[in-house]
Amino acid sequence: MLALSLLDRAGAAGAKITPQRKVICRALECSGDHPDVDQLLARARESDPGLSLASVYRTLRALEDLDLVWKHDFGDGRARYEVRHDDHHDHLIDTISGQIVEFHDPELEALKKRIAARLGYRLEGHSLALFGRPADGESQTP
Amino acid sequence: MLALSLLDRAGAAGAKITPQRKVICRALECSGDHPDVDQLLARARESDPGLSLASVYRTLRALEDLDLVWKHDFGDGRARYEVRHDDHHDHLIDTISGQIVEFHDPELEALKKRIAARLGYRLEGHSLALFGRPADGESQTP
DNA sequence: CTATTTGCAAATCATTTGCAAAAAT
DNA sequence: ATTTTTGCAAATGATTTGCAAATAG
Repeated sequence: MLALSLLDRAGAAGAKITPQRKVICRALECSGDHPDVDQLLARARESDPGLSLASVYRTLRALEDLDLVWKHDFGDGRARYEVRHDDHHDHLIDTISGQIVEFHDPELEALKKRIAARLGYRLEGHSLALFGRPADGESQTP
Repeated sequence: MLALSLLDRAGAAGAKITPQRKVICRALECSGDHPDVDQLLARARESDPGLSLASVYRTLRALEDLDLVWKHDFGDGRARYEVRHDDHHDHLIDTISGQIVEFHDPELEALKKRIAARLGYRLEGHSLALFGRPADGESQTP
């Protein structure tokens, strides 16, 4: 019972529970990847074909404002979304396949804070994306 | 004589030298900050009032393709540009003032490569921006 | 009941592009 | 002379918004 659903957390934060929000939240939670708005709309429309693009945008914005989802920019034009969990991670984008690899590195976390502090700042957030190609002998044909 | 101008480097790379490119390159080189396209257009128009927005976009794109300028995304909608020098640095965005602080951290550079390697990738690039507010007792009134 | 949310279509904003004229090599 | 670049204006693509009808609390 530790994990409240995205919808429940939004409700607890005061958001009204609508059928479209239910569907959008569920679609995002069921996404193992980092869908963009169109992908999310398509997935949510499997449950509610009448769902509008505007509602997806508005819902995602609301969830982002509540700090319940992360909005990412991975370099291509569109925003990508992901449910925000306690565990923090960053992303590496495979420039060959477009695949996104998540990783967590405590050393990196500490270093970011230390750098900000050195500059006289308190770290509030960051955006980090690594871009790389599979090293020889790994996943792709070289 | 070690430092070729942006324009010279573009010319050396085969780009045609036009008056508008001269003005755009000079404007970017004289910018101590990280101007967006509109700012750059405004600055360049001080020298050439007839300069078009499209030429600024096209020139920046060409310079970026030649790896002569960096294109940054600092979270607001627009792209920011900066002449690319040998020294590498990342950015911290002051969330209070919007000021951008540049920094370089060798430990961070090494760590990024190490993380990519651990995941089986060769690092090709990265985008990193830290967001923070001035720590108490520093630059701003708390 | 009253404030919020929805779908639609039109509006925005940054960026790109087609085209004919102008200019660089 | 040939190819590239320019300015303009129209096109694009992602995201936002005005509005009247629908709906959650």
